[in-house]
Amino acid sequence: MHGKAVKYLEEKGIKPSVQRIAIMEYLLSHRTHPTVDMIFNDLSPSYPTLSKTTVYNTLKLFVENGVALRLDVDDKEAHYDGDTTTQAHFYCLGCGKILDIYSNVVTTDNIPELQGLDILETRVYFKGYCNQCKIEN
Amino acid sequence: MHGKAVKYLEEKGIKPSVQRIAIMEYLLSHRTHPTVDMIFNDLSPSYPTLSKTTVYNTLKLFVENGVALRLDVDDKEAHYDGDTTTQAHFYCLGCGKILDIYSNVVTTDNIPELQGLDILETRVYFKGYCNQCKIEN
DNA sequence: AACAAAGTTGTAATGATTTCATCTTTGCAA
DNA sequence: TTGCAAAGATGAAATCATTACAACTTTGTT
Repeated sequence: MHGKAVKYLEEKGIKPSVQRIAIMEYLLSHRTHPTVDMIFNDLSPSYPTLSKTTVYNTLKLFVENGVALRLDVDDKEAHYDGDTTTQAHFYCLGCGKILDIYSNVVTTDNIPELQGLDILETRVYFKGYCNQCKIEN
Repeated sequence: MHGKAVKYLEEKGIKPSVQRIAIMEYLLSHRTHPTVDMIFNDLSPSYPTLSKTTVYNTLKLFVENGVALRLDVDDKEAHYDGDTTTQAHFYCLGCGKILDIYSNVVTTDNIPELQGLDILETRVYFKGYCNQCKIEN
């Protein structure tokens, strides 16, 4: 059932504890770009001893080891994405929904100001209103 | 001396108070993408009664009225940019320096996932090491 | 000069995130 | 298998950027 998460973690050199498997499995199956609170609240019933600190620790570990992305598109709290290949995201100012943009949007090659710099990460955030919310705004 | 800031604020319908002029002038003359603390600390000597709350209030007003950008590239605190035309920024993971990328990096036209959405803002963040810091890392 | 509206101030509250000391689990050696 | 050390998890407390709010000051108008 959660073999995919275990394998995924082990590939990246992360020891798969019960909690780490649960959180990784959650990220892989929920493509909602959840916050720490969402993850904690959703997993709490199944893992009654889970601590919110563990969720923070685990997500930090995931981000450092490249198995999750931390999105800073919402200025209140961080959102997390289990898909590390996505470069760009859309954030709806109405409902807070985040959409993955799978198209490759930016290449650093053609940008003169970046020449010589050591670019490790490229992140693109689009903000606006989604199809549901744009009618109301 | 600060005629430029006054004119700039008035054009955008912002009443130019002493504090607003000082903060706008600071943003226009310091292209360092300062935080609230930097602005407050630098202006305090000249404006002893200035409150940090006023800096927060004023920057929020500036962002809402389109005379400043709020950059969320540093996950600790927000940085502000008096140049609202810049779409992309580079953040150095070593020294925290932020560079403006003046090139137009992204156009929403060619991206299928964005069709139909109401895009109000596009922000691009590059993270890595600048020329000074990349030697040490 | 008087007054209302707008702007500013400082303190207190909020809330996400981190710190840290303690407890639990895991893996290995005797 | 038992014991022990290292790694991981927990929860309470601290941190710190940001916001809320009520009181004070400035500005513009009659």
